[in-house]
Amino acid sequence: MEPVRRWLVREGEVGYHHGDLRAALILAGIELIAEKGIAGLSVAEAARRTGVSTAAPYRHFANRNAFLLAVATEAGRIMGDQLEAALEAVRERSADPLDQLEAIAETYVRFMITHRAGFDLVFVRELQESEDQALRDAGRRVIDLMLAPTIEVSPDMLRALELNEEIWTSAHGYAALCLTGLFRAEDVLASAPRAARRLGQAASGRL
Amino acid sequence: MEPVRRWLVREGEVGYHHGDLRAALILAGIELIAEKGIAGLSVAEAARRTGVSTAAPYRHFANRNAFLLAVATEAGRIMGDQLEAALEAVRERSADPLDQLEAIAETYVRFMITHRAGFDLVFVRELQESEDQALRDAGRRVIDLMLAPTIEVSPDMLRALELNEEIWTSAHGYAALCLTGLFRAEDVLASAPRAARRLGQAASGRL
DNA sequence: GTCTATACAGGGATAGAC
DNA sequence: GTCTATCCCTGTATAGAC
Repeated sequence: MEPVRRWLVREGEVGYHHGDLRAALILAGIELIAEKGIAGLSVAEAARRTGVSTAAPYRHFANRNAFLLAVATEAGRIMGDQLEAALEAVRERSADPLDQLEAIAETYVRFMITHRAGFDLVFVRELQESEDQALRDAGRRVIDLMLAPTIEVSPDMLRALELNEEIWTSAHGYAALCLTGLFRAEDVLASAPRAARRLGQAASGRL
Repeated sequence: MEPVRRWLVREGEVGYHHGDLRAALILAGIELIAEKGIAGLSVAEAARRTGVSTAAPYRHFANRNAFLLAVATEAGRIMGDQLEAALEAVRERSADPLDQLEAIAETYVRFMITHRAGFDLVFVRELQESEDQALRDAGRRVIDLMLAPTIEVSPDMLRALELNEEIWTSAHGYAALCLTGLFRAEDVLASAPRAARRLGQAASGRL
């Protein structure tokens, strides 16, 4: 299994394809979404950026939806990796679960600003009935990672689930409104963690 | 100034146009967004639904962006009306500002679920430099309506502004993730107001 | 597996007739 | 102001050559 390498396609242009077009296309798809949003994902454009013809992707994906599925799955894995890393880092310097809530919010907002997508990609509407196991697993892992610190904050499981949703939705809202231009990225990266901490405090009874 | 009336276009189809094509197109545009989201707004499709040719709209709007601007402005006005009505209704039965926060969240979430858009339409990215006064006014009014109860909750103006953002973003997040299929509408209509109340309590020092 | 070529659909936008 | 007709672009998807 050789790694994906960049190679020269034409003067000044760079493609990714080196024996694993499928993976290269998925990377291009993630970049595409980061630039134009989920609706802007296009099989043809991903092919162009990878340096192959617009027909080539259809050897690897049955249609646009299958491509979207693969991109969403990869995005979910990346999100999981980043959350895991952030949680690990914060646990090294603090035992306070509220610090973990902050880290989750910050990591999620940063992911969404970087990729112009978040849960809305991992749980895309178009794929809701797809029953794809890899995507389900990636989504599940993200949920579980986020849930752990909220259980520490609130021993009551039902309340912990509520807190978890409060934090997701808050972070998602900050990031989404930042993407529409209502907030600046630097502001949101401070506000969202603060809101997460406050929600955690409210759930723990501490103020 | 005659009101917009529906009229028969073809067997089983209905258009809106009666001397005010502009207004009729805007209504069609709002419906279109409610069905397909902001990216799905199409001048041609709005024309078709209004029962006119695809060229007709261009007598009233210079291009798609100008059309989007008009639709966003109208959506902002409707949102303002609904918030105003909801706040008025809740003030009749309660003096507690936390009840107003709940009402705001519920009204906003209901608006977004109904119209598949909210702040992301009123403050659309594509229109951020448009400097259009009518749109700015509509957006401003919505912000002001939402801000009033938060000032009651927190006398500290800076804290009130923070609370305001916390509530917008929370409600927006719940609604947005509901639209992607992660939550059910009925759940979100309960969770978002609850989160708004908790954020208000945290800001007021009450728990 | 990847190419070229092609069919087909849709939207944005304009020209010129009425 | 609205029509018909048209152009151009972009995307999805397939057929058949290599």
